[in-house]
Amino acid sequence: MVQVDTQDHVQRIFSDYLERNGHRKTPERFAILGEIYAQDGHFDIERLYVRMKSKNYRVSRATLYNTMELLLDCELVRRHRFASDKAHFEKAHANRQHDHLICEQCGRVQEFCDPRIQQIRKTVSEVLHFQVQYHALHIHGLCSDCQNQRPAHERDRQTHL
Amino acid sequence: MVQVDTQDHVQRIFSDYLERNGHRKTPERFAILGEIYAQDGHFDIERLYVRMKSKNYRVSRATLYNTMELLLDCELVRRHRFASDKAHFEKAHANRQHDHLICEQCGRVQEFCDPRIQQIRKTVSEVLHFQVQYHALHIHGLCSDCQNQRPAHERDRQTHL
DNA sequence: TTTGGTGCAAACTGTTTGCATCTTA
DNA sequence: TAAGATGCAAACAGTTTGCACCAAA
Repeated sequence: MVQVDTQDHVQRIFSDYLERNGHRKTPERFAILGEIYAQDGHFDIERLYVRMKSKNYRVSRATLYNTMELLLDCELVRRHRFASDKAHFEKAHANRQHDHLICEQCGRVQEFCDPRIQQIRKTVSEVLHFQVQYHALHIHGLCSDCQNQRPAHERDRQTHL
Repeated sequence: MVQVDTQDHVQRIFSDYLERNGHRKTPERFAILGEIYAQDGHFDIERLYVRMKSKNYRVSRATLYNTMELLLDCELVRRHRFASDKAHFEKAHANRQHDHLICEQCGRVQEFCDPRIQQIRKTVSEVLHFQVQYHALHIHGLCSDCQNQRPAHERDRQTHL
């Protein structure tokens, strides 16, 4: 099963990372990673907290925030700040670099890739002598559903949020 | 004087906008706009609040937040969310669309333009049927100063922040 | 057994809201 | 003079921190 393989794989990556950096391997940390990789799409801390609570995990928000820092550091998750005040996260492993279309009407987030962004990064680093680490391209507008004016209640709202 | 011309011009745009939309022309609103256009670079609400207080304007944070909504709506300012939790703003009038390089070390924000971003917007709208309103491309990394490891205290910190 | 990690609650920060007062139209 | 806008302070939401307890190494 692909699902199990991915879980095994990321758990091992995380385990190695913790060991290499002298962090302890706590059950909470692995449970959080497991929960993140068991779901699809974007999430925020509160969502993750509620989901884990409802599954009777004993976790605190503080630990979630702490663990996200570790997962960001070993690149198993990515953090985004779209427009709202809160941070959004997504799985990073086996999930190629991509950018985001954000619908201003329904809040849906859609992923896309365009190779030209790579060329822009290259130019910036060569011409402006800026050492690129990562980028975020957010294109805001109306998704096809919202252009058609379909009333909000007929649609799945915020599939990725 | 260019400075005065710009001020006159944006004040007129704002005045027309307020009138057109049935909003009142209060001295606070024009003072805020004036203060924004009298300074360069990016700013956040707190910075603007402190600056206006120090000039003995009697403004509240609430009015600043309210007025920013109006200025965003008539496109005299743009709002950005880089990585930190707070919003940053910049003048939008007579300031061509551009993107941002954000230094992870010193927090400095540098502007740049690349025509290929326009092509990406076009492709997204044609191929994915997404009606683009605006975009934000943030490239994070190290600015040339920080690559050279110059200690932070030798540099101007956060010139644009 | 030591020290880093945890849960909880309190603190903090940026933003929004409620309300009495003021002021533009 | 009535609807909107204001300043202030309290409320709010997301995140961080302090601390006593717990458990990996």
